[in-house]
Amino acid sequence: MAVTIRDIAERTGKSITTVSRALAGYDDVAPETKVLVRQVAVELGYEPNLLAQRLQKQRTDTIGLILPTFGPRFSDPFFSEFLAGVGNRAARSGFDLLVSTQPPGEEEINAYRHKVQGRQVDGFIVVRTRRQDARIDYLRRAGVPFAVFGRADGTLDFPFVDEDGVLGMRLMADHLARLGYRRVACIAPPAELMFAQLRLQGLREGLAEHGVLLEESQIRVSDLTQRGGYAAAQSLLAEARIPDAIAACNDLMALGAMSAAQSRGLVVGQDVAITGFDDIPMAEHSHPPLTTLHQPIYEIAATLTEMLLAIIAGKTPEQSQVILKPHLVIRRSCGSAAQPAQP
Amino acid sequence: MAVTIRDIAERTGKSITTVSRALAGYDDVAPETKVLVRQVAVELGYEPNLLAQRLQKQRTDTIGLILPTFGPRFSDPFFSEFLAGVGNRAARSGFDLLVSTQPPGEEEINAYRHKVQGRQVDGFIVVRTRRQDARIDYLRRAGVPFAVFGRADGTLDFPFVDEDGVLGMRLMADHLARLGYRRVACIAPPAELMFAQLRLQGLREGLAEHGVLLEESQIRVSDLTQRGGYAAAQSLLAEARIPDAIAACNDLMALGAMSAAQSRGLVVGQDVAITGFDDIPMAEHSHPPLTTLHQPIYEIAATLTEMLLAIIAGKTPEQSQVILKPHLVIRRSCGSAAQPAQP
DNA sequence: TTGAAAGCGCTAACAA
DNA sequence: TTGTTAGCGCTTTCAA
Repeated sequence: MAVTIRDIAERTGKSITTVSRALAGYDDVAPETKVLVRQVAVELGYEPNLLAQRLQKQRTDTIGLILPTFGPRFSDPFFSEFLAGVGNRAARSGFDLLVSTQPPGEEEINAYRHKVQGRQVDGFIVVRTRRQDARIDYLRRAGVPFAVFGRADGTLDFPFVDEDGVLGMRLMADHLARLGYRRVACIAPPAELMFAQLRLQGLREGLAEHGVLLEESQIRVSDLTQRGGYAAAQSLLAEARIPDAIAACNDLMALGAMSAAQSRGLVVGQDVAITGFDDIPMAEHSHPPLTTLHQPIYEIAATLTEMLLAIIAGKTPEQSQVILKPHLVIRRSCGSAAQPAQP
Repeated sequence: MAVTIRDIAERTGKSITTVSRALAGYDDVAPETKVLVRQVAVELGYEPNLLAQRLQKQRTDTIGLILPTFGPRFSDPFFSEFLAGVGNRAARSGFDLLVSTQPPGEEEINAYRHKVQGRQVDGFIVVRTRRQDARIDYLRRAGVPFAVFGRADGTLDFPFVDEDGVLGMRLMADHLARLGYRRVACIAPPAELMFAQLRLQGLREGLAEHGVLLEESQIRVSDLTQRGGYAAAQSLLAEARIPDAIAACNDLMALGAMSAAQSRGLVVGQDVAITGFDDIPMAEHSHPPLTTLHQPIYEIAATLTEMLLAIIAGKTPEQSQVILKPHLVIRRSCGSAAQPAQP
């Protein structure tokens, strides 16, 4: 069976305490003992039983990430990159990453509770915030360390990283308006998502500065997927007067919208401009390439993890409330780079 | 602090043994005791300490998934869907999912070793097999339960699910050849990946049946990303005589290849056919939509997890070596649905 | 039907 | 510098 500290103790003729301390690197152990113990440990192929270690230390060295998924299946390039960012940063500090998926709702909070009370994690990374976010309320109340990607309504007394969605969409609106687009539509995420709120506001304000009104009738709510973006765009394009630009609130929906426009025989970037938000790898390789706002997902994930790790360690994170400025990536789907603007 | 079994014992006046058994549902506990204990447990908000439970039971109720990533960052829709499949199926049986990312190599096996010896997981799901797969060798030798997505060279004495890559690419080759394509190129994954081998073989054989030779000079090896597919296609299309069809071995590379063709002013499906493999959601919404081979990733992941769970439980899985037949999804990138074939 | 006691593998006060 | 001892929170013989 597995090698334990006790085996090393027997083999070296020392006590398990001494072995434990030698392995942990305490300096109240004779150097030669330390060497001996370590050598035997290697010989025997010893690996500490983390379960036992954690039970004793009352820490789990694990961080939790519960992905809010709408359907049972999901395929979001955003999350895979985010995951890598969290996982790699965590691993660098010897932390494990416990991942699960759970649709928003009652069960979701139970999943958090369960992991907290079952002492499976030391803290959480929370993603895709809702305006009223029960996860944040719960974690705050329970005193569990956590760091959040996104903000929420109410008091911002928790550590977070967020992109400046208002600014981002203002930049986009400005760009679109300068190109001459006047009849602008929007494919927005469900209103309960915090970033829906912010991005929509940014778009509205940005257009307003150019005297352009974002009409309510030109807003379609969709579920962040290509399929959803496709349906939303179809609905927009089935109207008598179609928009001359569609600003989608994420890339996946924008890509779906492009597909819808093309299925109707429209040339994207010429008959209709379409823009996204996120700059996923696909944005660069779509046809035409997608004008969008870049977010450094991997870095955001790593930063959040670093914050969380600091909090778990009882330290104050160097930075605990970060708002990043997304930058505009102009490609061809808005018609600017290749063709002259549509008046 | 956290509520323990001891608190319940004190509150009910019973011993911790009795409480433990009442909670576990043993039937050598008086019904009224059972009721009382459970009621108090709920009142106090008791949740078992999984660490303690697991240490005692010598099981972790956790399965491990180490994603082989090439760069530090990765964004693969394939993995996010796979992850959801594993996570959901695992959760349904009360299992946790421990995820990490690790580029193939020395460190990778250490990561496996570490999790096994540290008793962090009861078994692994292994993805994206290599022809000589050190992970499989290790797990087999160590006697750790595991289930694999993909096959490997050598003895297939382990449980796996795989798609029939040979058949898949034969179908594709057949389709392409029937459409009249004769100068077919291929964007292949690194040769050490098992599926590269199989898919390439399928393409070669399928074309051969129509008397078409897949020339070595028409094969480009790439890294499974859009960017890689883009570069590979650029190289293919920079030749004096360009291929009339490019079969990429996955969708991401196919999408990158489409982008490359389009950047050179070629019309995909007309000037050049491009096909993929996987049928990721994006395949349906690209422009033109991508002809590809469908794989039910989510179901594969769930099936694999089920197998693994059975093995961990000491049972024999109902099915332990599954080879699925991918089916051809004909869209427009090969020029068949919309335009007449190119002679 | 219940409880005392041992122990899962480890750490850490405390004493020697 | 080392060892004894007492847990971390739980399950499970074994005896009552």
